[in-house]
Amino acid sequence: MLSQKSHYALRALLILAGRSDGQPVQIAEIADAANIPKKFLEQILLELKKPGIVRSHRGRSGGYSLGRPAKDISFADVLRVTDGPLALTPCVSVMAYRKCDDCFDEAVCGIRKVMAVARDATAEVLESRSLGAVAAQMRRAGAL
Amino acid sequence: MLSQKSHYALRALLILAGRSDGQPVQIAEIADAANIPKKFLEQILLELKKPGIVRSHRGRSGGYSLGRPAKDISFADVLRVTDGPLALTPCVSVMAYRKCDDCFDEAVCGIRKVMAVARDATAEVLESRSLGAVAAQMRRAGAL
DNA sequence: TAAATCTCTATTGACTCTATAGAGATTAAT
DNA sequence: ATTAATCTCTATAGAGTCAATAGAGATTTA
Repeated sequence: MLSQKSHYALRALLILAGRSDGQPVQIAEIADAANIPKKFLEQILLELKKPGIVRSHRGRSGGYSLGRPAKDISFADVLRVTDGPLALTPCVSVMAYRKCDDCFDEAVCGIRKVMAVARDATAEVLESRSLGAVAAQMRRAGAL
Repeated sequence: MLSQKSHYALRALLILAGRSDGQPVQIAEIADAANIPKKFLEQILLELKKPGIVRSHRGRSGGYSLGRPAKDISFADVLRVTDGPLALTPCVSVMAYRKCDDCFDEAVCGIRKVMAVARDATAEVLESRSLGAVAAQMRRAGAL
């Protein structure tokens, strides 16, 4: 299951993606629009800033905007920041590979083979959906 | 990521699936073979017993065996017990549907639409891989 | 200079995860 | 019957994570 943090992150980013002008939006406004605790959202946006998913503008009339075009930010990009690897075991993670704690032999592990296929299936979906596409679709539906 | 509990559960069940005779295997033996803390494994097997994934035989010379043919127990069956729903949000869970805590309108939620596709992709993989098939493949590979 | 905003770190309470413990119930062998 | 081996059940504990809050600091604009 997604953490609350991931859920908040996606909601906040979809709001930014929905602003076609690309002008900075203040934390307070995002928090209000997406119904997210303001101080919690601050931390989340700060995390999303490190890998460049958002960009910040400090000082009076500052705020946050997307770090690159909304169509180039995938759900996978976001969830990797807020919830870690997409894979179900570290041994099949592409972006954050690690051996499982007590693995006897990765080459013959049947669990691993299944998890590898599951990871690819999940990643294929989450990599191919962008904030831009989803925001546009939501706008057409009257949400956003 | 899978919990340690899920990981242990799959390892233990693959050992049971690998015993072609279907005779009960004692907790201590499974724990030893799969390198799982014995008392922890007790709890896990007890949980797997409730939905009928394993069957227990009490008393002297007791033990555990699979509750139905290994080919009829999917990875999804197991993981739902030990880690809960496969879905990334409760609102797209097929087996354990629940509305997201602060959802404004499920019908137009763009996040939900993506998560629904992701769930189906993951489920398709995990439902289609059985303990029987994976145990057989591991046996051929020399593991198990 | 002042006000509005983002930045950074710390803290808290609740909860979950992993593991261990031990007394109880059941069964098979003797 | 008795004993020993096994599963059953509930409790507990320590570590860690999650969600949220707090407040002082840095930066920018008006």
